[in-house]
Amino acid sequence: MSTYSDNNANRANTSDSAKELLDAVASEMIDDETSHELAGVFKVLSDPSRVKIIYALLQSELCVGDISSIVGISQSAVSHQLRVLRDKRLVKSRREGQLIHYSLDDLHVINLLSECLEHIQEG
Amino acid sequence: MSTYSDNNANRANTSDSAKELLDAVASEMIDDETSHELAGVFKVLSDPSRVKIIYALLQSELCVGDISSIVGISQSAVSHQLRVLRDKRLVKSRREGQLIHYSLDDLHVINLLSECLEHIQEG
DNA sequence: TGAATACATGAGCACTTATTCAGATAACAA
DNA sequence: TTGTTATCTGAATAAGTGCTCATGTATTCA
Repeated sequence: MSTYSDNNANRANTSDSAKELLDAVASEMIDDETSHELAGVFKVLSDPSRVKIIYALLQSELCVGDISSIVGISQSAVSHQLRVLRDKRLVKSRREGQLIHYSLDDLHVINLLSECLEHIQEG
Repeated sequence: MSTYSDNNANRANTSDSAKELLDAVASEMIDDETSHELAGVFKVLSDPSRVKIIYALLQSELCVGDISSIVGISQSAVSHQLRVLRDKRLVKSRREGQLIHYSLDDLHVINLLSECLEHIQEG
């Protein structure tokens, strides 16, 4: 992929004020790492099954079998998704005999979910 | 895929209180449509290029060429992503001669972005 | 020990997606 | 008109994703 300075050559609006605007916006731009991290957080929330899992755990600590029955996907699928959520430190687990109880480990996600829920409910 | 009631059969914890908890959580559960809509919004934000585009437009209305140079991806790639954002009503366009200026059309997204940014910056 | 239960995991597959490439469309300028 | 610039679009492709299926692991109980 071409670099920023390369692309800067084939710009559209060539007036001086427009160049200044371009430079101003570019100087405030987030870097690759930040945009990747931001996208990464949103990606975890971009699947209906994971949204349901998080929404369920928002109400109570739950074991895998319960999550499976509540969310309506197979136990294996739940396990796979829980691993994704665990890797991203969104949920934590606690063993109790044969059962492994999962709960939310990141309360920021709650804000994101509720904010998005408001957005949707407004239409 | 099996239904909720099907899955309810192979539950783990069989005590009465646990069943009540399960029913309680299940009754508060979001439906398929809502979880899909929530995931859909997050999915739009789950790509670094789109995050950068939105972040750039957050500072100023911009034409496609400028977005391309600022974000650092090809003009064609920008066009494709802008269509995604247009379809989801996150950005709007305004033609001015040969240039097409894009700007944010959904201010809720700003809250989601800043909330997520706070989350990341805390570490 | 052996069976049953709860959960995790790897392979495979269908499906999605972000990009590139080539070409089309639209506005403008000569 | 012809050529140039800005943007869009469809096809192709490589990479990613969510699920199922089969199997493995860990704990409990008889």
